[in-house]
Amino acid sequence: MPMRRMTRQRKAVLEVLQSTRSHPDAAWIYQEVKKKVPSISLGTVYRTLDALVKEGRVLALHTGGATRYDAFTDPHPHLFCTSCGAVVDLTLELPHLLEKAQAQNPGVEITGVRLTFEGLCPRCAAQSLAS
Amino acid sequence: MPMRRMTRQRKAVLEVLQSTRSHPDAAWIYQEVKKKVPSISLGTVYRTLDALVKEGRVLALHTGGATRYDAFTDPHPHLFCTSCGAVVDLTLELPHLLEKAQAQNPGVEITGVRLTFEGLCPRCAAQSLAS
DNA sequence: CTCTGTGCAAAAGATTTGCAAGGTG
DNA sequence: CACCTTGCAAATCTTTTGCACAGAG
Repeated sequence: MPMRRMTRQRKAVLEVLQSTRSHPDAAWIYQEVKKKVPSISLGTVYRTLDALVKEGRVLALHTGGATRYDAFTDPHPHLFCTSCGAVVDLTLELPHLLEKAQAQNPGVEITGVRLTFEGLCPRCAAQSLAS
Repeated sequence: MPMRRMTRQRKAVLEVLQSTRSHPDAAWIYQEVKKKVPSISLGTVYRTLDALVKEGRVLALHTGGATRYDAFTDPHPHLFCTSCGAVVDLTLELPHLLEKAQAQNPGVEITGVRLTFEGLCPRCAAQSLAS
């Protein structure tokens, strides 16, 4: 069920998502979008996010808590901070992981990769050094 | 709050988890464990799984639906089947991803890696060829 | 005009938690 | 016997959904 009409709501969700690199969840996006479209409902935010994910314009990150969304879709690794819950982008040349995995696992059909690290984000890492 | 006492419940949960490679969720584990310990409650299953994860004896996999658990903890990639929801183990030599990511991202402190692929599991891939 | 998208509120699903009773070390 | 662990049920949190109305094309 991809969305076919460019509504005010949909444009606002996309803009909010493209304006941040904080990988927000639906509740945060909802609060932000309300500043532009006060009448929007949380249900619409969820429906819009689902549609954007299905269209491939947004990535859904499953962290264990609420799903977080990322409008930057070229493959790049993430770090989930085990201390504060932040999700931060990492830099790493991915050595053709998808192709290698496909070659070494005949029988399956791989369409996407997700590389995720766990640890401490810059802020929490600095704090843990200080203490 | 790691568990300190080896109760009947805890032993049963661990055994069920170690007896399968299907990466089950809490509800499935609950049904299986009830065969051995009929009085166990779902809440206890969750508490036990939490404790096992914190001890590092079990891995929690966040798929978007219910959390799935894996008692095989040496790092290996997973494939999430986008068609049937199965989680299957893949084979792939991980080229020191953690070390490389740590080297290229000073400031963060990386403690774990998670490599996940999306696509079709062997069964669903075969079906899609047939049709 | 038509049919998709929205708002609202209720529902569904997964996981957590308070409390009194039970069982391990 | 102390105190961790359990069972139960209620609570919480996140996400989904039914329905009547609104609005984009």
